[in-house]
Amino acid sequence: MKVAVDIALLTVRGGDLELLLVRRGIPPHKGRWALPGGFVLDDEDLDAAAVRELAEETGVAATHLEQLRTYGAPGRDPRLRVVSVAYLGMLADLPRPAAGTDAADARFWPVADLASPDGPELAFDHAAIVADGIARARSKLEYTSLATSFVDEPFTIADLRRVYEAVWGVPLHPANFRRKVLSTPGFVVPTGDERATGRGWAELYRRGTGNVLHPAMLRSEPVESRPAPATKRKKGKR
Amino acid sequence: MKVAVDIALLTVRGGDLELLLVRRGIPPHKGRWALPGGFVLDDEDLDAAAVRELAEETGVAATHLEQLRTYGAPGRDPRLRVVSVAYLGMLADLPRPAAGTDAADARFWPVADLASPDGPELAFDHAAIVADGIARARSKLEYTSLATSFVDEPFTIADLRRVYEAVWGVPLHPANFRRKVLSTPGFVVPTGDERATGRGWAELYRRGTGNVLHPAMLRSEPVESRPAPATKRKKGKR
DNA sequence: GTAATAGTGTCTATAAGACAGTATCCG
DNA sequence: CGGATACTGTCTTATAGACACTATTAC
Repeated sequence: MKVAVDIALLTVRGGDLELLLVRRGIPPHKGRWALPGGFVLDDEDLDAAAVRELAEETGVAATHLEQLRTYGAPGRDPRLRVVSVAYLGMLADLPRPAAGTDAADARFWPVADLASPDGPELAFDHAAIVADGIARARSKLEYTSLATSFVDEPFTIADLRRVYEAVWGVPLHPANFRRKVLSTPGFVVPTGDERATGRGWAELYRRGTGNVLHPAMLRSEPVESRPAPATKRKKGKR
Repeated sequence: MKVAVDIALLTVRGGDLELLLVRRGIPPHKGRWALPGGFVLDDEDLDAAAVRELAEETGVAATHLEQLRTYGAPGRDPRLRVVSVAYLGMLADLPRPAAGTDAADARFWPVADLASPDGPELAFDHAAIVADGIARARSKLEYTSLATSFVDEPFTIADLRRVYEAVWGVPLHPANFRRKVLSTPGFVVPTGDERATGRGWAELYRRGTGNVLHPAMLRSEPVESRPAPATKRKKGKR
């Protein structure tokens, strides 16, 4: 029974949530797209293995990797029994990844394309891992300051809002988002500088010290159905 | 490299949060208390291994087991490299566990005793697993209906409140708790029956269909420090 | 009777959603 | 100029926390 790590690395580029995939250069599933990953060395910690495999296969230096879940169904790898510890990573937009030793190619895919027929066909059970990872990322945006991991410092409130909009896939109200972020202690800290943003000047911020948001950032649409929202909308959304 | 499962099973008894531990009957750490668990069989799913090991070592039939985290630091087991997938379980108060094949003894320990000097000394890195499991349980009470897994059906609102109070270790306001639970769709469903509770009659409920609570059940004390609550208390607490 | 619990109703402070409005820049 | 963005202020609504009150039962 062998132990492996797989890394689902997400980034936000051009308003879309994207996932880092490598094309497998060796069997099984040669030529298919898969999460970067590989076997854990005998005297290597799991976290270290994730960092090493990600760097080896894509050249990406991870900053925020966290354990997602462990996948160990018999038969998930046709060669032998492999139990894989999946990691979830978040990065700001970064330079083009370089294909490494075991990967014939490496690139980011918009997660919206993964479900489409012309999207990549994922190897092993990686589609399930990706789905769990995206769900985790969406959930963690609500109650942690994880979103700041997706942007380079310093950033504007609008930069941060675009992260939420890309990951959640919904438009957010700029004014209310701003008020919410600035009223949440420890989320962001102002730098005092400003940046020209095309139209006007926007204040710049850095990541705050807090990891847990209180109260949580709410998704406009509740996850579960509410009985009767009773929100009167006089007009449609802008 | 071998793969194992460990199970942190929590229950609420007598107003206290308790954890199921077994006394190890074989080396290493023979005689110490540890989480029930063991090696995964070659053709066995991880979830199935957790259920099997828990039943074998303690006689407890698990109903709600979920993956907690995977622990794989080199040297965590002195014999050989073991990567252990930890599971978290929640059960209503249940009959006394029976010691099984590999465990000399099995019993519940109040989690408050685990930190005290006269508490059990845990084997391997199980203290860290237990800490992570308790933190996860406390967190999941906030935004899921997990608390209903700790009580037998049918239950009263006060039964459910005592679960929160035991797991969080804080007293909750009975009237506000009741209003919150009943106004959260899918949390509990009334049976129409009542039960004598020593003082008066209390309405009975069953688990609802919802898994996610919207909005979340809030811990009275925010996890992170707030800047200045600015709540004017005209008088002291009653 | 007192003490404790179940349950209802109400007041207040807070926060979210909606939206108006100003300032600034690009073209 | 129009259009887009940054930012402020305000109104409405929903809800959490606090608390008063009634009803019932054990002692």
